[in-house]
Amino acid sequence: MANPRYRQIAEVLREQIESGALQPGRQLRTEIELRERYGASRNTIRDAIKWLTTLGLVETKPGQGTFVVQKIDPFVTTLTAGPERPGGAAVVIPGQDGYGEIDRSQPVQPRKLTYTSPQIEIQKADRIVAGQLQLAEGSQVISRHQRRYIDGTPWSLQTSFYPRAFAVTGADRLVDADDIREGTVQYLADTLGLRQVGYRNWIKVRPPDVTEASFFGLPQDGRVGVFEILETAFDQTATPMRLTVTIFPTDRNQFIVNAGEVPADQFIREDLT
Amino acid sequence: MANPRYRQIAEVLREQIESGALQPGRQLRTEIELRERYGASRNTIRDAIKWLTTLGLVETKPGQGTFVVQKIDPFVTTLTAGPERPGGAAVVIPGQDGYGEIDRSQPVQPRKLTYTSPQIEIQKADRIVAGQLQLAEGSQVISRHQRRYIDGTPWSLQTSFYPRAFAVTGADRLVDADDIREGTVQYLADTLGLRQVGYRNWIKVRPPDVTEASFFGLPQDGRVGVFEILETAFDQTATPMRLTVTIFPTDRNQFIVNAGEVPADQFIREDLT
DNA sequence: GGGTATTTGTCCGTATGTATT
DNA sequence: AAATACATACGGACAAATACC
Repeated sequence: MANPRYRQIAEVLREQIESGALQPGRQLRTEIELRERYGASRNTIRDAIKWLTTLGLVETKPGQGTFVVQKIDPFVTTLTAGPERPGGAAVVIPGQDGYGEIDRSQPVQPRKLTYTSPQIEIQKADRIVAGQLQLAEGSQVISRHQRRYIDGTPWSLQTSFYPRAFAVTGADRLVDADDIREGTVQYLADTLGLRQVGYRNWIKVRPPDVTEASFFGLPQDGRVGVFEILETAFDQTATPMRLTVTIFPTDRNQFIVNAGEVPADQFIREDLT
Repeated sequence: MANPRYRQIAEVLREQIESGALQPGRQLRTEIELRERYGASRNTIRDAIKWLTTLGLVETKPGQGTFVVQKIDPFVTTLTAGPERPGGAAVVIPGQDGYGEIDRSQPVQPRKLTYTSPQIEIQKADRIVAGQLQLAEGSQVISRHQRRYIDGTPWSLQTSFYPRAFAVTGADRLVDADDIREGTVQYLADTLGLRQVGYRNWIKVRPPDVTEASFFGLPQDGRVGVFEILETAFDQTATPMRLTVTIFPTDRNQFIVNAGEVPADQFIREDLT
């Protein structure tokens, strides 16, 4: 069985999709119809469709049918936007699939960033947090967690960690469940004299956990991964002052990293932080 | 059927794996044994195992059995290492899962980067290449493609594009199927006076195509994605001089991006470019 | 190299449950 | 309430890959 039946059928359907004969959003024939058309059992048809779903080409909806997936207009975030930039993402430009096929005929819609008010916890630092903040494992840290949306659609989950000491030596608003409107970078400079002079981003991709999959509306089967970005910020004494962990789904996010002298990106519209 | 049978069975197995009762690399019971143990049909057992596969917890090998996956010691690449840095990755530090659990008791093994000699083609620029190099679509470009390995295991696929004109105005070694030992950055500076003053990386994640899956040994079902990194390099006149597209599997690669002043990473061992 | 046992992969048919329209 | 479409579950048969003697 060099090429199993279900793969052959999937291949035919794949070509129809990629050739454009089946437009994104369009419904496929039902499993029963496909069974008759290809003379295979319904289970084999289902294997073919299941294969296409793992390839990310179609999605099935109980009671409705099977549909060609819509490509998502991606969010593009610049990770290098000056050392004083607040944690997390800096600039978001409208998607356009990242390949410069910008439609300049009509003005680009600015996107609207919203977020929940921070959820504050005092936690014991686990190995990861402790390692990045150069604290002893088990030290107390302040955790500030937010869910962030762009134009109402879930965009990212962000958690920032600070040494617990910060809140008892002058920066007590870190433990308030309110936004720090001037930005935590500015606030820590004002209260503790900590200037953020640089940061390091550590980028990895992994399958989402249950919370993440449900927040982002990802398929439960872990087919779509998430970026996990650890941003460690350093003060003027080269000591880590903050760790921010941000989660982005890979299916709707891209990142830009600039080094040296790079011409400004024409499409950048708005600083959303 | 709030919680289908196969998910319940998968859940039990998942707990055994994550609790450590089933060590990585260990073999699970055979489908027949599991069928008897859980009183389900073999197909239901198979559904449970398939679920664990999409979660990335186990892998099946025909004729052998089902095994708990081994975590791969990741490669970590720094994307920001000075404007003159040659295309692609700059520095690779040994894995340690990226969370600072470095074992300092024994010296870290330096890793060995090898690569195939470049495969040269003259191509017409597609929309993507033309857009990044600011050429007309269909212009001729030089394509230099390499497969790269670390310690013998497939690490990345890299293709660099240059305007065809470069090879007829002095940089003719660009079309030789030989390494340019001093590096193409240096070579283009020497021959054409083009100084690389900066570059922009565009990072996205997508499912691998067939070529990539087979080169990296990824499962054919697209469960493991690949990073696609477009690096556009600019010369002293802010004109794009090179586009390098590099593909890395997400299951064994992580990236670091530095901005501003960041303390040197203690674990960095070797510049592999 | 060949043969055999073991294990997963493919394919079929059927029945019933659940979600949506 | 009824019809439609996908989801789950069972049981059976044979194929293909691997390991071992």
